[in-house]
Amino acid sequence: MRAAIRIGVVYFRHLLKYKNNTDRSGMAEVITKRDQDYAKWYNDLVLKADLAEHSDVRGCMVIKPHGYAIWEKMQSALDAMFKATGHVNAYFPLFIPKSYLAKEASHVEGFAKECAVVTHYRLKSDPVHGIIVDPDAKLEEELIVRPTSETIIWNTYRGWVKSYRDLPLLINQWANVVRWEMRTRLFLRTAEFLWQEGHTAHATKEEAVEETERMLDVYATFAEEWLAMPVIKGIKTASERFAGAVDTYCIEAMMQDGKALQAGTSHFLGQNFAKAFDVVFTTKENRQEHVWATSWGVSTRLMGALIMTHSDDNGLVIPPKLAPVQVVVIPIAKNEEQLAAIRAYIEPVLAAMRAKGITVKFDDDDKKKPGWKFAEYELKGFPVRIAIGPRDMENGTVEVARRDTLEKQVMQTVDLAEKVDNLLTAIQSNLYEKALALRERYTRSVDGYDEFKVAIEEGGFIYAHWDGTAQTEEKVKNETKATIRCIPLGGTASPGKCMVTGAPSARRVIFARAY
RNA sequence: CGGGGCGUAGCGUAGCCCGGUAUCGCGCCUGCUUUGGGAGCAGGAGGUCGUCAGUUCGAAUCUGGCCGCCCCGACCA
Repeated sequence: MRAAIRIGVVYFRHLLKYKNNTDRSGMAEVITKRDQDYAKWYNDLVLKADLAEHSDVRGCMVIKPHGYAIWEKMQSALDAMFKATGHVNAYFPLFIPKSYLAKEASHVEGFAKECAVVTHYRLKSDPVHGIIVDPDAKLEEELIVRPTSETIIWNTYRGWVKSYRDLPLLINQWANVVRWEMRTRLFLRTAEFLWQEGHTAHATKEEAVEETERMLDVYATFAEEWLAMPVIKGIKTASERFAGAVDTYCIEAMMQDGKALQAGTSHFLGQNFAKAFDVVFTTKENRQEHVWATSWGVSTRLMGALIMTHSDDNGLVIPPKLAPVQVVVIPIAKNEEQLAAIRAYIEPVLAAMRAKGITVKFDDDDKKKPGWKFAEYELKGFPVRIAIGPRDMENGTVEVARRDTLEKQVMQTVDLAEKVDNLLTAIQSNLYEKALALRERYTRSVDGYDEFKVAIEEGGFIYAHWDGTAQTEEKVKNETKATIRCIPLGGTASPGKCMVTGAPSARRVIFARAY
């Protein structure tokens, strides 16, 4: 990988597929090829597809309109799914008193190293430095910028929960959080990120576990049906568990480079936070009991997952269900009259598409040329492009190009809305199938540790037996950089022997190198 | 926090070793011709060379400090 970086960037133009004689080295919009340097490809793509850029604040990004529009689609789909499962939204403060964070021992231990802390509340002008933090404005108790909200929320829930009649409490919040990461990557790991965090309180352990699993299912369904990204549901090992949780469930996805990405987590928190914050309720039988808790979240990291699951060397590929605009229509006109004719020609089709709920953009911007638009929309991942020129008007046709396969075909305008609707559905499922095929191609079972070491170099998911100890997990991580992504749920558990120690193992777990 | 790389116009860069105020491409502006895969020609605008100090008649170039960013690792969603 390092060698690849030193080779430098070999510029490419996807147009070379069609015109192979032009020197494109001077073109502005270029991205590195995946097989040349995957990390650089990812970075180029985020920037060139106009999804986000680095801000002047280290580790923080600016999410640009195109990227934010995709995030908004994710939000609205997820939000509807949360509401459908009985949850409501609320909002809790950005700042958390330091003392709250300290109340749950393993929680604070997990987050302490990456907290931003507010110590003062005022600035003042200074003859030498212009403006300084006013030393007289020191906060009595420092405030932590939330890295997650369990503590402030559970402190609040104490006042809300008195009786079994107040339960369950099913609340979600959309928010930003800050984790002072040492190393950041656009969308995948930023110091500030956007997410949702659900926090629920239940009367019984069974109910809380059920909730934890229900939300994991919601995430899995969202990932597969909207992101078109196959995921594996599983449980984290103790070392990968959320700080403060009894059990952490996750969905794991495989990126095109064979690395794993945790795409969502759902935690069964037991009574840990209820005990730390003294959240007690009276049962039907008039007993005082601590409530049972869950929390679950997905973040703007899903943007990274989306990019690395579907996109190619030509740019972004967005599944139709998450595309801000599903169909872009590009007129090819020599003059104003021709443009007007095209507009009249296609208007009924646009109306029919919109009536079907398809989002369409008719790009009649005459300051950009058709060829430029083709390349631009391809780079930005619009699922379907329709081009219309004089020839089409003569023939009653349009040219339809699909982003996922780059195939173009001429279609009659008759029933075009219907055909495009079907095409969008086909693209959505094709993307899922392609991603699933990739995952299957790079998934295998191994039994011996030597065999494992070879396999892990080739990437992908490796199913292997593990003796259940943290020591073995640690050893594998140190020697191969692979971690246990999860203990998969469901399927049949066939016992065996740990590939490292030979000790008995109840079932295979998934090892991979991960983001 | 370690290792590597880099800061020159909006973007990407040349120049640096061998000091003489800056190269080229893209983009931008104007005009004409163009428009079915990032158009062509002509003209034009745009730079305190990251920052501070030093050496020098003279610094993008040499010396030292500082700041910032990117990539790789440790940590993590």
